[in-house]
Amino acid sequence: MARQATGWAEHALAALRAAGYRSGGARRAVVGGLDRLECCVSAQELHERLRASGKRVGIASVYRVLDVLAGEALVTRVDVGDGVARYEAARPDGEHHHHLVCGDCGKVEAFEDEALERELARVAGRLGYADAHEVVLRGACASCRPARPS
Amino acid sequence: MARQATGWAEHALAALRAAGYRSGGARRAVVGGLDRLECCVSAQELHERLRASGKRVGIASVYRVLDVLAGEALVTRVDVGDGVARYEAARPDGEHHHHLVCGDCGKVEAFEDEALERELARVAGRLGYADAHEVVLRGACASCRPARPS
DNA sequence: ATACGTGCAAAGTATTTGCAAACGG
DNA sequence: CCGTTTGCAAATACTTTGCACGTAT
Repeated sequence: MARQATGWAEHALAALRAAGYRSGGARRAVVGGLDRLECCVSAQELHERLRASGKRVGIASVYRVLDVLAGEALVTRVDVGDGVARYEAARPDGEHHHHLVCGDCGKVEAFEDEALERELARVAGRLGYADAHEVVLRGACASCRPARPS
Repeated sequence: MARQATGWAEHALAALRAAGYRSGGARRAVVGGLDRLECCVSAQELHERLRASGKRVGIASVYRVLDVLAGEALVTRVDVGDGVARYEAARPDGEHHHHLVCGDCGKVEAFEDEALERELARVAGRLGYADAHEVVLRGACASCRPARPS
């Protein structure tokens, strides 16, 4: 429940520096923008938010920074099946969630389930694919559910 | 283990006809192509395969047919995070699998796990998102594993 | 015969890359 | 100062759409 507000940005910038990257304005802006978000955003959405906040960041830099962050495992790439890549901060603490996608309105929500995590860890171990995992559940969100009887 | 070879194509074509669709050459080619595959393919890959088989199918038709099939839930759209949509036949029997993606070479493999399915069903029920689910495990595949110690 | 299906080419998006200028260490 | 980072614009990749023609029913 306790979500630390500002820890990740510092962590990410420090990790980038440790990996030999320099810290320019775009990098700081992207990391800061991600840190402020609860769940995943697309590169374009993030770009719009940054411009709206007054940051003069190029869309290409957003893509490049996200790519670097993904390479360092500082962000998680989330693909919910609509053809756009989304990213979210990979917070160092145990916080780990998956996504619910509404088939009607496309809304993306997050959920956590400890037992599911255990099961995934078991399967990953069994198969030797231990790096990461991603689960997407599809259905109708609370808003769309009543209006979807047929 | 027993994978019926030809059941799905007939089933899919019948379902399309029942839904009021006609049966043109491209549709038959795409359905036949999917039926011959074990796991997911992208629209482009499928198109190449069809051309290689001598079928003169337009890429647009492959996309259109896949869209119709997805709309009728006759294929499953699989998104492994590389930005290309992949599709695979949704076989009517209980056969249901998920995907392993190699972070090095990008290879996609399939796996099944009954206990994981039970867990997913439980979580889906708990959250009310019962339509479908998709799991992607990431790691290094058998070929890339030994060569990835650093 | 008539509307749906198809192929081609053009258009539309999301993402990547080339390059010169700005900037961090 | 030198090499990385950045912004812009052009290029690329995948997917969708417009339109005339073919074809199933």
